Amino acid sequence: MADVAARAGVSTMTVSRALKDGASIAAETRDRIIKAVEELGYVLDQSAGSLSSKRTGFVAALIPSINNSNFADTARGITDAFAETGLQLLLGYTLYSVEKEEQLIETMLRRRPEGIVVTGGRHTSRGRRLLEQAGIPVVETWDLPQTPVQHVVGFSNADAAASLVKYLYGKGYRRIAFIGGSTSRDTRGADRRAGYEAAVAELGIGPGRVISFGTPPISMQQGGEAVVRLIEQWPEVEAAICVSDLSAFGAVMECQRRNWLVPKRIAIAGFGDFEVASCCVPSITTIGVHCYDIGHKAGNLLLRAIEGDRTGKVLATETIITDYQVISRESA
Amino acid sequence: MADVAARAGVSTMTVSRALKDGASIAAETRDRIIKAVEELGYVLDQSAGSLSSKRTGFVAALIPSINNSNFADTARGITDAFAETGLQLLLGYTLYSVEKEEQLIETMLRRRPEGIVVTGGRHTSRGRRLLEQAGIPVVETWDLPQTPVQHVVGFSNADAAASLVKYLYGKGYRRIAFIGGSTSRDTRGADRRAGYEAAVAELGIGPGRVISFGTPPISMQQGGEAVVRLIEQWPEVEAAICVSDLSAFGAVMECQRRNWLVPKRIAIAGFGDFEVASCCVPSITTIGVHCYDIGHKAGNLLLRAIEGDRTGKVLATETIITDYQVISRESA
DNA sequence: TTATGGTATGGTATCGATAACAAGGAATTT
DNA sequence: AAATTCCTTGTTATCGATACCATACCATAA
Repeated sequence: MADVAARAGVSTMTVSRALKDGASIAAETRDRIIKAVEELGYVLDQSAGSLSSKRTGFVAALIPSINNSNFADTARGITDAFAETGLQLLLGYTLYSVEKEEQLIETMLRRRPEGIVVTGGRHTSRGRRLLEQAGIPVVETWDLPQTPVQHVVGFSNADAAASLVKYLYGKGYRRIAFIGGSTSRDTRGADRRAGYEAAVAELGIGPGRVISFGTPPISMQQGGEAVVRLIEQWPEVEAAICVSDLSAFGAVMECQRRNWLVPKRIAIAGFGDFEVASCCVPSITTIGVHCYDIGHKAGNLLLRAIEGDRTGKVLATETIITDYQVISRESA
Repeated sequence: MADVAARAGVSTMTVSRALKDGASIAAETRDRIIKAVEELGYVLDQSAGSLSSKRTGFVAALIPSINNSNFADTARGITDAFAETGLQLLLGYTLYSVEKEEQLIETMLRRRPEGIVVTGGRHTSRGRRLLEQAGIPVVETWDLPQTPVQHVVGFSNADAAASLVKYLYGKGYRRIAFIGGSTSRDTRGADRRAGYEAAVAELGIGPGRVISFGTPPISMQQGGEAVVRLIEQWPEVEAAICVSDLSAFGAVMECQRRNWLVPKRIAIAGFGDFEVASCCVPSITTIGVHCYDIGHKAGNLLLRAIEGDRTGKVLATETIITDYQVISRESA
């Protein structure tokens, strides 16, 4: 910056002003500085700037997996909410592990984000403490935690799964199974399973038939293998709810391969309304979650909270409950 | 840090040493400091550290889309290559636009990454200049640029598409079409199309039949719409190559919906070997690209280059050509 | 006993920008 | 004409850590 200043015949302070908008500077001087910047190929050093201004200009978001278009949509929603602000989103991938999440929280906090969005309401105790003590706005998403850290934008995965059970019940299915991963690492997956079990019990169509298979997130392939196991273990089964559309798709395709008609031999439902669910033949009944919306609302909430922190008025803790609905298609 | 130092009865310098490994410090002192750190809930400020040490500890990677599992795999490959180093990956999404890429390059460079990975070999002229002048190692991936900026890890998309045409030709197909996006925004998509056209010309089975539809990246849905247009426009068509597996999947499903047998009525091939291609019925013939490998090799190359920069020996510019192959399945 | 070397720690300068305040000059008001 | 205001620019201190060098201390060797 000193080089640029020398070339333009001004002080570094003036260069600094020329490079940010909203500062008072003569148009002529600014042009001269911009010219010098371009001639020298100078790029602002933001880490130095942040140190001084105490604004790093980014927000951290932790999502389970890069490979899941639901979370990708949420990330897009957050990004879009920041469009006008110059705030950047820094993504981290927890791979559905709270330990990895804890580690990422710390890594992120070291870079001093202005806010943080996490997926889910369960964390390691140290992870939670880090979030609480960070002194920045925190939003938990995709879940309704019992005792939130601060703000929440989400829905009850258990209730959503239960509503799918009730939908199937309404369609006349009684022997309803659940296909999910083999550990409770994926806490939202575990919640969906719990919701399934509660609904089955409530409707008096128990006991539950649960196939636990593969490490979350379970793949299409694993969904296919799981449905085969399911039918081997409980041949009387009439319908299956899969923990996500990806496994549901794998299951539907495997049934097709084996000439098990869907939904006649077995009805299959998914979760998340991925694109594959609407495209595939037969199309897949699922729960539509407003992924983008979750992100967008979380982003806006964070913006208000950050703005509040800056101006001294702390925003009251908010919980925003988002919508979901059963999307009825051919597979169930 | 001063608070921690005071509490532990040492200087900040000693605290700094306690918090990084490899520094000489008495075990007892370190324990005392760690204790103080935990009691105070202190988290290191990395932006200040980077300013001083001139090491930001992260590498930038620009990929077209978060929603494409191919690039996600590449990102995973890069991350894995960094596993032992403490280097972090910062992802940016260009949405298949070189203008957006240019903007991201600048945003990233402001944070002073230690290296940068970009997807593709085409950039705006300013984007290219920024990369050249950044003074850090640069790797271009997923392409073989005519005049690389520095290092390259990729393959020829045109040749890969051509090899798919030849595969179909070998299977007896002569009237072969190409389905892709309607702009050349997706430069790799455009290269694949060029490779298709070259191969069709070379084999004397022209003219090419090209359906251009939708803004890249084209979706499953759009693949389905495109195949309908294709058959309306050229009913004699025998086979179609889609720009990616996602559109190929959409096309296959739409055919199924309309009772156009695949591959009997029309053979369909994709590109990229996404999971959906192997799972779906009929399974989809495609080009298998070693996405993870591209990332892993790019990551390792970058590591060596960064190490070289630090120790003064500049690494000679490398071009690593990765493998691909036609994966023969049911759809073609 | 003295010399030598290694280890642990502290002091100071510095990384590259920006905040806060100061000041000079032109434009406007009284 | 003097006073006031606004606009533009510069000076200095500072953000929070680490590099670099200095130093105290202890252990071992001569």
